[in-house]
Amino acid sequence: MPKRDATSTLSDGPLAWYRMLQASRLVLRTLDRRLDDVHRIGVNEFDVLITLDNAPERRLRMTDLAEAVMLSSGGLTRLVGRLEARGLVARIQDAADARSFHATLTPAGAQRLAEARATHDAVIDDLISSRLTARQVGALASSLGRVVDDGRGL
Amino acid sequence: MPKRDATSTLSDGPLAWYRMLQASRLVLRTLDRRLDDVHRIGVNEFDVLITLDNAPERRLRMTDLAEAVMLSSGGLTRLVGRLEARGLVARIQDAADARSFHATLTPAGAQRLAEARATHDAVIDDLISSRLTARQVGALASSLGRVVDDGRGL
DNA sequence: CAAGATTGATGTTTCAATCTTT
DNA sequence: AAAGATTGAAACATCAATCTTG
Repeated sequence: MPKRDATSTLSDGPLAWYRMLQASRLVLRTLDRRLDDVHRIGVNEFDVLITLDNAPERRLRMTDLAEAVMLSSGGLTRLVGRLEARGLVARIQDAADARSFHATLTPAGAQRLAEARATHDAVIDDLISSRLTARQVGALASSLGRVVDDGRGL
Repeated sequence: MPKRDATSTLSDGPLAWYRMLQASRLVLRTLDRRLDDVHRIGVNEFDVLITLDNAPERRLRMTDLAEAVMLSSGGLTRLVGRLEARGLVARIQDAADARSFHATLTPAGAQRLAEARATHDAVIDDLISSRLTARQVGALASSLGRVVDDGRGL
């Protein structure tokens, strides 16, 4: 019986990080497999779709989208390229600044997102919500929000 | 200044997950760059070193190590291969079962880990501990532990 | 045949260099 | 020159197939 926990010598911050790393990898793997199996969509693709859906005008500049989903600009160019090739996203050039492109959901992309969201939420429910109290989930979101917002220079 | 938050239509579980994803990516990126710049070590490599250091006999079977750091077996084979080529880890065959190999830290690996650990902890402190109260950090670790442990153990 | 580990093929992401527009 | 976006090369991880040992 192999011991698989390595928390014995860790304290406070590092321990919380270690668990966060494991938890996020667990959810990420589960989500990725399930979304891909059922909807032929990876987590990063889902992330792009939902970020666009939630964006102010339902569109985002490539650079801003890259920052939002935390991918490199090169990585995002290719990811959007793949989504565009599959007809889920469209790229439109900015009228005022010819250097800039906006990514936006196509009807097919919005449709796909709607389908995938149910699967997504079910996984989250199973892995997170069902294992914590509502209060704990709220505290989790709040604390993590503080980490994210500060880290991004807000 | 573009709006970059997309939490408006999310609720409870999905919101907590969305923030967890962002927070873990933020820390992961920062950690990866810093460890690589200062110590020529990636996060996954650091993860392997510290997992070995914390393991029962300071050694782990390849399969168990793969599970601990949440990599595929193929991925781990190559990661350990790289570490071995750099003299930080050694592979030793199990005496009882010739199929099985144990990864273990070399003195150079232990040394490198000790150096890198300071950098690692400083980043965690800056990104997590310094932004939350001790109580919040504790609650974070506890909740995330529940997610990871699948309900058992804790 | 099953378990442990590795390898081959493939896909995705990153860094750095490049091209265009401001 | 700087900003926005893309591309080539390289690094890394995954799945499936393979090899070896139990």
